[in-house]
Amino acid sequence: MKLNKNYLSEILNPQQLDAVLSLDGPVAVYAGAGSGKTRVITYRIAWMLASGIPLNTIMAVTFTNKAAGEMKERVQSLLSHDIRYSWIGTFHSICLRMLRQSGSNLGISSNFTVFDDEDSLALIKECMKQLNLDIKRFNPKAVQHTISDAKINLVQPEDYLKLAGSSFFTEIVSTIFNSYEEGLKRNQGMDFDDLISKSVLLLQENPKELDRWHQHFSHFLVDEYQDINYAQYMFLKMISSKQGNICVVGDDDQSIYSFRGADPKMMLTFTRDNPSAKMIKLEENYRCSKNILEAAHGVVSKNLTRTEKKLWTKNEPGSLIQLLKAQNEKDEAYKIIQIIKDKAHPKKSDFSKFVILYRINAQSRHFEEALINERIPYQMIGGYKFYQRKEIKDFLAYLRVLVNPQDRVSFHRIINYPRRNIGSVFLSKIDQIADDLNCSFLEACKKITVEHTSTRGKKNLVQFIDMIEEMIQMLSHVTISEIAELYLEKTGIVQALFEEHPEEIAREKKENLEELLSAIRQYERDEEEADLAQFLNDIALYSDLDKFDEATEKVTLMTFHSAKGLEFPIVFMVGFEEGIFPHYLSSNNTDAIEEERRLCYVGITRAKEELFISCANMREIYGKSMKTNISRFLEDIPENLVQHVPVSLSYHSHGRQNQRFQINNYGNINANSYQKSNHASSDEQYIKLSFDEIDQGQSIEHKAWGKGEVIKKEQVQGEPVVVIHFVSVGEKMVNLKYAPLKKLT
DNA sequence: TTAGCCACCTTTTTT
DNA sequence: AGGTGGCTAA
Repeated sequence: MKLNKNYLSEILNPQQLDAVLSLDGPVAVYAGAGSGKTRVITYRIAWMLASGIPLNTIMAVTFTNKAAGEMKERVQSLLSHDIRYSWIGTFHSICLRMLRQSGSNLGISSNFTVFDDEDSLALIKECMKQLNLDIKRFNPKAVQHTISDAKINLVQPEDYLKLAGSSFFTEIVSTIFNSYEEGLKRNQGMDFDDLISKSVLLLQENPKELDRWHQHFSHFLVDEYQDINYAQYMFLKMISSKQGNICVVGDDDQSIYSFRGADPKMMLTFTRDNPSAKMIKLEENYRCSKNILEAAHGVVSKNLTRTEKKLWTKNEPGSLIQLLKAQNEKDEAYKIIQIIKDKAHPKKSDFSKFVILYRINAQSRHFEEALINERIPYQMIGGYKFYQRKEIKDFLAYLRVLVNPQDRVSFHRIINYPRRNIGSVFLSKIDQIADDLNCSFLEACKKITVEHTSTRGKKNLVQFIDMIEEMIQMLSHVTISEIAELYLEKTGIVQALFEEHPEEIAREKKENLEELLSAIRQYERDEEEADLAQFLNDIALYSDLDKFDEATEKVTLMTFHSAKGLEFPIVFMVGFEEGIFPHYLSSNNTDAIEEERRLCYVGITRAKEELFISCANMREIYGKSMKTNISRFLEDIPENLVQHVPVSLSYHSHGRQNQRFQINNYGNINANSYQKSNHASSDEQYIKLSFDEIDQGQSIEHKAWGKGEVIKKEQVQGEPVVVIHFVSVGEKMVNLKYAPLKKLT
């Protein structure tokens, strides 16, 4: 495709055009919601390429892999560049790449392991134990957060106390911080914050490296600039200081990440730092109806700290904002799903136009249940992430130690899983040896098998070591997918799964592991030089949002935070109650309330055509049912824009609640025999039936799947298995040894 | 060494 | 309500 100014001026408005064409010097683009920001960014990159700037010298930074992926895709379709090795990516992935290339200048091995939050917390707990600090008295999560905060502000452990001021808590944090940092070094690990802060350190302490990267990059582009934290700010400042061709795009009204160190005033800071910066405001909204935009403005304009601006649109007023009052959270879910059913096209299943947005992940459950009851397909983003599931992380830990034998956190995770009779006593002996001899955990294991002969787990440990060493050796001459396949079998994880879980759940977990294997195969196909270390680090940065698929015909469920950058024809914002939204932890702090309000603004502006807001009169919070008050944000929406949804059916009048489902985190229906029924009395009637008690054609009821009919019964590997056709989920195999059933007459 | 039980705690958003 | 850690008994 030929890109020229004429063409661009036809498809872009004057401000957008300006933002695309101004390639030299600093530029700040204030891009309101729905103002065509993505378009601008893509065309700007395309224009750079068309102007002869090599792709390799452009750094384009985003916050999510999804945004980066989209950007790459669009650039690729616009101009057929090979974007695979471009520097378009998230802060974390770009820094990861730089550290892998240059980290040796900081004494960082290029095989380091990325520690996600869970790993980092495990290490913090370990440190605290070593320091004899009571985990009950000092919340490890709070410590983690405090340390993260320090890292975000580029504070080194040794300077922490000085800068934070001495207090009881900071003294404690300081010692943990030091030992945590040592732990990371010992493990050759980097947490998320390190990826950024160590990159800054690299540029600050190595003039040669700084020079090298200055030579490398000529143009910079940053998306969602309002969300960057201090470390990221410094990173950009350092790396762009020579060329100065940096364009930042953002919207202070959509700054919703100050809880992880973002500063809503970042956009202003940029213009203050770069007085010569060109300022471009994109204020025409192409996305929302007039009414929706008015409502959004009504909310966000209540904030005191914001740059004054008002979006406008040529779009039609559209329908009014619809307010739905429900009795309780179940009723809320039920009513909303009814509305979706009514609005969905009966023939085409166009469910992808709906999104349900909530403040906290815990709110999703009732919506999932209602959607399952109505057989409506949905995708849920967030909550448990695939790569965070236990079975996945267990196997990943096995893989991680192959690449990085220093990774003690992973070793600790797997050394006694599956069971090898290696308990905490034995384990700390190995740790001790590793510390004393200053060697890797693996070597310490070898030592102990020679020296300590009396321990029961010794034989198992020898096998464990042999397996790992064998795998390490294979690493150099076998493809990683082949290794992974073989390895998974050898570890015995799958076997262990079936021992510790009911069949259905174990099978599901096994499938997850197989999905991981196929992800590895996919990775191998995509990359020229498939490298296990890189794969492991890439997936550490993978987030759940990345799996969001706008093409599938499913209703989407996600938090307000996840929804940023997306748009949907019909949006439901649920749980508009004080305490939920705004969240009660934010409610006594004006800055926090302003952030919640921005979050509300983000939510409203996702909607193109219709917006529903719902609240429940009673809600169960942390175990007990409480009367609620309507969210203050509702009062910020001009009254003439709001219409009440007539109350028709309520959840209770419908008697739908007899079907109970347990939902897994992937939106599938699972067998589950633990789910408590609302009617406790019927609970005891489910019993484990014997093979002889059941005949073909028998009507039965399963706790999770409801009613069904026995199709056939058979012995499978000596197990009593019956095939049942359930009304709700179709045919299922049920092992009578595990599944309690109720005979119906 | 581990399983199992009890008591307690903490409840947001995520790269 | 749910998970987690610590303690006890086998």
